[in-house]
Amino acid sequence: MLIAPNRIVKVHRPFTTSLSKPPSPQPPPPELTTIANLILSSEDQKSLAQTLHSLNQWTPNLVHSILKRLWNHGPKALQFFNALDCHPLYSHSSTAFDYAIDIAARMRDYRTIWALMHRMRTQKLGPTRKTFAIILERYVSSGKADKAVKIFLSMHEYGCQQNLSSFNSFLDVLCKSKRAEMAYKLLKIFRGRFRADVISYNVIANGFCLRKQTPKALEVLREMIERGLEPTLTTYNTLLMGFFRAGQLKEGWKFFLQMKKRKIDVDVVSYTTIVHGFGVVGEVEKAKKVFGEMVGAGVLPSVATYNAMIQVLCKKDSVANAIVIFDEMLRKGYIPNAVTYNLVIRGLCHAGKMELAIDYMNRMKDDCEPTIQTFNVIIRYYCNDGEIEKALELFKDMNGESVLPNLDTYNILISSMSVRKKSDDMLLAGKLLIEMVDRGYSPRKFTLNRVLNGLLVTGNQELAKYILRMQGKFGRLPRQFRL
DNA sequence: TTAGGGTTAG
Repeated sequence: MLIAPNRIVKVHRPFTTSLSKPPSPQPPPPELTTIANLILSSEDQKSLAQTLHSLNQWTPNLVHSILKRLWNHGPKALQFFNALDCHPLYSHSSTAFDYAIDIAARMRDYRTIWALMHRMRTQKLGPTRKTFAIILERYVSSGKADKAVKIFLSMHEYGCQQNLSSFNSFLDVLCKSKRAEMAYKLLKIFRGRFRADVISYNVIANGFCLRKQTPKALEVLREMIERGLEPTLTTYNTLLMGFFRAGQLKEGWKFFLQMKKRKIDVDVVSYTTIVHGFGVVGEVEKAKKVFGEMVGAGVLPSVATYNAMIQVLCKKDSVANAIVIFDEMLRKGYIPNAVTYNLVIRGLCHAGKMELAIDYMNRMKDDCEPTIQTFNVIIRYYCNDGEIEKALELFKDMNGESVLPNLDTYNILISSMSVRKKSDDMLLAGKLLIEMVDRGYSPRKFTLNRVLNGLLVTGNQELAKYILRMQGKFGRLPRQFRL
């Protein structure tokens, strides 16, 4: 049986008072979906440009929303951007350029990135520090950290002067991509030039904590003190997280007690860190105890604290108890966010309660838009349960939603379509593969291999050949399929 | 978009 949205019974939440609930998020303006679908269905650049030019109500905000909506369809997003670039009345904002550059960078289309940067410059819109933050992040996350350093150091040649914040945000990008050592070296070289501050050091300490290198993080802490910089609450919370992350629960707890003893005003972030830290390693009772004690200590939990507790219960206790906490937060007037719903939905899927998970996805729409993770979780569990039809139905429904499928969505579906080695399944897997390439995603070698093999085994030589001919779109093919 | 807490399977 297929899931039809109108068959789903909506569960009403208990005890929600209208007093505590702000108005529901505004649904997107109808023209946004209409225009986005118009763009998605347009055949060629020329007719798209004509259609868009005939509309005159372009505002920067509408353009930003459409670029966001087309986020997971990079080629269409860029087509749209280019078609509007020669509009007689509208001209792109600096932010629209940043979006376009981010989209091109995500597709690793380096030529387009630099062409857009050049156009920004001729139109005197930048590139700005934000533009550089975007491309530096993309270079680092695609493994080109050395190139990123060169770009950072040459920013001024593009008319954009580096400052302390751009330096700090670059260090942060390196640290978040597990390049703490490299960031620390850069800090040592350039701390004089940029006047490194407490944020610079906090970023590096966090980088080592992410790599579970608490001794290095403590070394950074010592160094900042030696240099006359006063650690902040963020510094301590960073180290606290570092201990728990590295599995040093005793040290973490001792550190927390030290913080209190030294009259540091521990805050909701400190408590959330501990609740999560104890919980995810299975110390559910300790997590609950801290969660219960914080109010008495004068610190109110936030939505993030509830999320930590809900995650812990889903993972190490039961989804039923997680829902008790979920209901408690509603009763107290908190508005769950997408993270909250995704946690509960994942927990329900994991417990095999798929229908209830769908109910929660529908309830979610009162508070926030479902995210790509919402769809991917449900699609994944449907696939795992062998309910491929239901997964495909939800995948189809995504066309009318706020978010388009991403690389994960395609990987999940294609790999489960390839399990049975049935001809119809393989044809669909092949079509999905072509669609994902059209949308700017490069399939992994493994996925490509699997689909091509499956097509050949099931006698679908024609589609296999077609896919082989697309190779230019996503680079080198595995050896056995090379033409 | 200058730092700290909450989503992700294998």
